[in-house]
Amino acid sequence: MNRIIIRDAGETMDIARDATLHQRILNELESQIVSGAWPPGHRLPFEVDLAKQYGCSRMTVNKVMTQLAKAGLIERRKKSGSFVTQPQAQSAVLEIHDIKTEVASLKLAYSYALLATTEREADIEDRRRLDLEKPGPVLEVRCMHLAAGDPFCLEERLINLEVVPDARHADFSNVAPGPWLLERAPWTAAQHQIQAVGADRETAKLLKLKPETACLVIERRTWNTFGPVTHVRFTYPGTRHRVVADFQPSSSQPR
Amino acid sequence: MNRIIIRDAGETMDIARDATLHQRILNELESQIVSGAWPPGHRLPFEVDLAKQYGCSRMTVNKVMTQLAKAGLIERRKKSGSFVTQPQAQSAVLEIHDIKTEVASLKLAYSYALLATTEREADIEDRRRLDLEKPGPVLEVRCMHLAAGDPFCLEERLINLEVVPDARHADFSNVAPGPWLLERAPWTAAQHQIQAVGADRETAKLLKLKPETACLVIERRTWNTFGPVTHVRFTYPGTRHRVVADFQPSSSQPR
DNA sequence: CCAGAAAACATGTATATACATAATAATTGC
DNA sequence: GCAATTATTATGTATATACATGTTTTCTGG
Repeated sequence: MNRIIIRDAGETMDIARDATLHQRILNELESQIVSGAWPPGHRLPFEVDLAKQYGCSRMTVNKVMTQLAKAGLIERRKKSGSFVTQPQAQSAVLEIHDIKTEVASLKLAYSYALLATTEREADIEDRRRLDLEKPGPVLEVRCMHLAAGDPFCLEERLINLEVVPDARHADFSNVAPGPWLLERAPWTAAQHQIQAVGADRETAKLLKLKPETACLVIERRTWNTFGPVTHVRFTYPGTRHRVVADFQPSSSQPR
Repeated sequence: MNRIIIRDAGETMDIARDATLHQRILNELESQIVSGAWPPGHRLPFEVDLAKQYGCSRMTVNKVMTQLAKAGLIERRKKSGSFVTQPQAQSAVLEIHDIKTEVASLKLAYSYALLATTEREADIEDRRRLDLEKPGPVLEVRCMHLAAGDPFCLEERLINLEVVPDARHADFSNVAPGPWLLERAPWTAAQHQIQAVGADRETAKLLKLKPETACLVIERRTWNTFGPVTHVRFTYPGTRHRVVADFQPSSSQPR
């Protein structure tokens, strides 16, 4: 698991400046994928072509591709070439979200309800949540995810309209903001926070719990190259939910 | 983050059997490190020597070493050689534990108190917790971690005495079982589970909370090559604690 | 004896090359 | 016309080689 998040433009450029060729190729390919310029299923240029493009040998490109494949960003097929993999970064960290899938895996009927959307200038609290340095327009979305008709999870989300202006005119009454954002603004870095809190009156009412019931709160902030994208807080009734993460130290073959 | 845990001996051997030379070297070096045969600080053989030993070129060994370094298992210094890194796998997943360090980072005085140890034959519940297939002797340890004299975290641990027989005679009144185990039985795979629960009467009393207060419960199971090592449940007063995980999708430079 | 230069050393990165392997495309034989 | 064979293509793994880059050790000269 990585720990370093590079957000500062200056630093990013520093890294690019005196990077090795290997790093440079890696960065450029990765950003094509992660930005969505090369969507899932897209075939990357062949190794020999990339080698020609960068003026290096195939071995150098090959090593980069091997690394990308190991990281799960691309899939390689002999004779055919290398392809961007389907499941975007999402879901790799802590294997949750999208919630629809989570509910489906429990073999329950999924439904979704929009509670409210509010557009406003970011206040102090919004800026803290989104990691915004300056004020700017944000969109707040509150919605519920339901399983078999019962409350499953409360979602409270802030979207940075400076990075995702289209969200202003999006219709979240039928599609949840998570999937919507994933299509339009894939993220390159994320930070998760998990805590246990007692449900406040309003949350308890929405989730049909007694006040003070223990809830699992998962918060996620995401960034792309243009800045903070969104901050989301999922509140789950604690007793019914778990976050699971398997782990092997290494180096050894993933997937 | 990896998701595949290899515990089954048969499968492990399958992998070793028709592995490439690269994989074989990787596995063997890794097991030396992870088993503790090469403790932190130990200098690995030089690349040229390993190349000679495996009858391959330095490049092949070099690639393996690069991978180990990227995974954080070794640290490489020019001219000096490559060394096993200090912080064993632990702490890489979700950056918590050891708790002593966690408390120290809050600039609070750390202390530790043993509550009870019990040796018994594993019952159904123990076997579920430890992922044991057959019954066998286990050691249960209950203890508390304190920060500035206040309860910080309750630890409830099961140790598989078949894999760690020495634990039977260990003295946990001054050293916590976590650090003790880490020295003697480093793990190769782990599984984490996080949930929010309301404190039961006993837990509440120990942590000096009102019953039903939301608590963050982190459970971890660990295995080494001989089987399940330990299952531990940490209960933190929820409001004061968070699990944080940063993330970048790739392939890009860690550390 | 010790500071500073030079040599030796181990790793870091990249190249060119070779052959293996798997999948597709083209060719052949009937 | 179609199955079976062969050729082509792209990746997979490994080798030998070269030079760069920091460290440490050794060798100087004062």
